[in-house]
Amino acid sequence: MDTSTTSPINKEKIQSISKLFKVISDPTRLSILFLLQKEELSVGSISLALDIEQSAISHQLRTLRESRLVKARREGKSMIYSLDDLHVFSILDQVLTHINELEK
Amino acid sequence: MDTSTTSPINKEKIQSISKLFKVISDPTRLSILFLLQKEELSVGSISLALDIEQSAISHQLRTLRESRLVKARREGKSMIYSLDDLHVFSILDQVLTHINELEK
DNA sequence: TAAACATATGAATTGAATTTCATATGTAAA
DNA sequence: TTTACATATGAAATTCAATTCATATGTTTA
Repeated sequence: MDTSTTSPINKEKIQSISKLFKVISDPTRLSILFLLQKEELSVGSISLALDIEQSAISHQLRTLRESRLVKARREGKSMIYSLDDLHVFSILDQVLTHINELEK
Repeated sequence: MDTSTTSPINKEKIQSISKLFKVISDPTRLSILFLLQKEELSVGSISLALDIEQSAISHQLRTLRESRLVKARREGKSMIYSLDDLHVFSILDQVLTHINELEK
């Protein structure tokens, strides 16, 4: 239990953690992740659902892909995105719990 | 189980999550949190330990205080900072696990 | 194979967050 | 009660990330 936080934290670990949190701290990227939790979606559908420009979505999807949080496959003219990392949601789940407690 | 993420996510929730992640995504703030996990420390000691300017540390401590992640008390000329939210570490712990798994 | 559609991408723009610098505030000691 | 010490703070400078804009790339259909 608690093996990770008791071991000394070095700079590389800090950087990795920081990197992951940065990725999931942007509202647009978070929204995309929550959308994809329900179903896989094309870039256009995401853009439409969130009312954010196609280009902005595409840029953010790239970031999410590079962090291996989502993956893509082509389907005709469209690119279909889906979650590639379900573990993130156990983290998001904890954060939601955390936030709910703060709000009490 | 999984009560939070299955319920629909609204914009305010996204904002709250985003906000918390932003706070704990900065390397300096993360380092401070990990330092304080071991022991409470004065501003000067933190500055020394991390080799970051006193003023920068002070600014970041303010951010952490405003998010109620740390608290402070005066002791003579010094301000002693300590963790105010242990829940964050269960999140950090999960992220470390997550990162370790990605590295495999 | 030209036109239409969907997505990706590079560069410019905009906006926000972090650090630095100078200095103010608060406490203790000489 | 002046000086030294510890921290906080506002503003400027710097750095970094997100969005927009224009256009390129890739795929399908007429």
